[in-house]
Amino acid sequence: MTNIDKAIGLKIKEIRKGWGLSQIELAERIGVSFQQVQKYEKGTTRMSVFRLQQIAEALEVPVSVFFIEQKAGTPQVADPQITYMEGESESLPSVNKEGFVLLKLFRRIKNKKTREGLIRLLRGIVEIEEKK
Amino acid sequence: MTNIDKAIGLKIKEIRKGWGLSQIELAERIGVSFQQVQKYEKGTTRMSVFRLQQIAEALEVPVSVFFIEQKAGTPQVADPQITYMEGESESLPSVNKEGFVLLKLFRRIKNKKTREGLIRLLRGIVEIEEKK
DNA sequence: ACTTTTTTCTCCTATTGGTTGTATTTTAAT
DNA sequence: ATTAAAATACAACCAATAGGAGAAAAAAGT
Repeated sequence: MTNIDKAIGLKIKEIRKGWGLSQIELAERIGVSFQQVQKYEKGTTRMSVFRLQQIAEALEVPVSVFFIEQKAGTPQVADPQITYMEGESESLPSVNKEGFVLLKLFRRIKNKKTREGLIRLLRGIVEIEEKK
Repeated sequence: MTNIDKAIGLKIKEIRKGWGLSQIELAERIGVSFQQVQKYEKGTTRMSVFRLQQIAEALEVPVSVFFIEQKAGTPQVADPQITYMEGESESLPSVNKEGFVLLKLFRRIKNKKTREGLIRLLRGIVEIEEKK
């Protein structure tokens, strides 16, 4: 359902078959019914991180294999996976996003005096803006 | 309560604070109550993979950072918040603290043009400094 | 063909993820 | 020293769903 659960489910199935394990065998290893394993593989159920780790151990693979990162150059916002995620967000004030950018930049500045100066600058701006 | 949930919860907290975000702000980004965020960070609730991915996006880090095994004996001397930042950055704790101050000030600036201008300024500074 | 195993699909309910509320404590700003 | 914002804690509540039990197709042996 959640897209990521489907993707992970497919991966689980793939690895399980790679080991020549049946759903029943995997189910026994992680202590759930084989029907439940099906739901994991189909992605119809929201898997907990705990279970994912269990499965990773049962299949003897690092958990990270289930989270194959996208290519570095891919623009995040345009990513289809992110785009149609249900509900909420994306309506949050842009100040937050801007803040991220600012913070990243600021942390790259090596010169201490420069950083201190910038903070003083910001203080001044805030003071002016709020003073009237 | 599952150990892994606790470990992940701690990392969420670390990274969130690294961005200078409050629990409320993170909660809004992922569409849950701040009390629920608390549960995540404390590991009292079993987090779904879906949520973890949401949080990873909100904190702009790859999901895999939550599964990085760290040796028990290794003291976290280096600032944990910055360790997750992509790219090369100075890992001085002072920069972190300064960053928070800057971020807080930045968020108080109402004028959008001013904020944009500041970001451009920062970009310029970084460019000059790194150009060498 | 014919068991036997494996996988799929449909109901059902026990669990818990998630909310709301309140109250206390810490931290930070003025 | 005061005030405000953020974090921690706990309790009660409900809707969503994780997970199980059963029947039944598909696959795979034999």
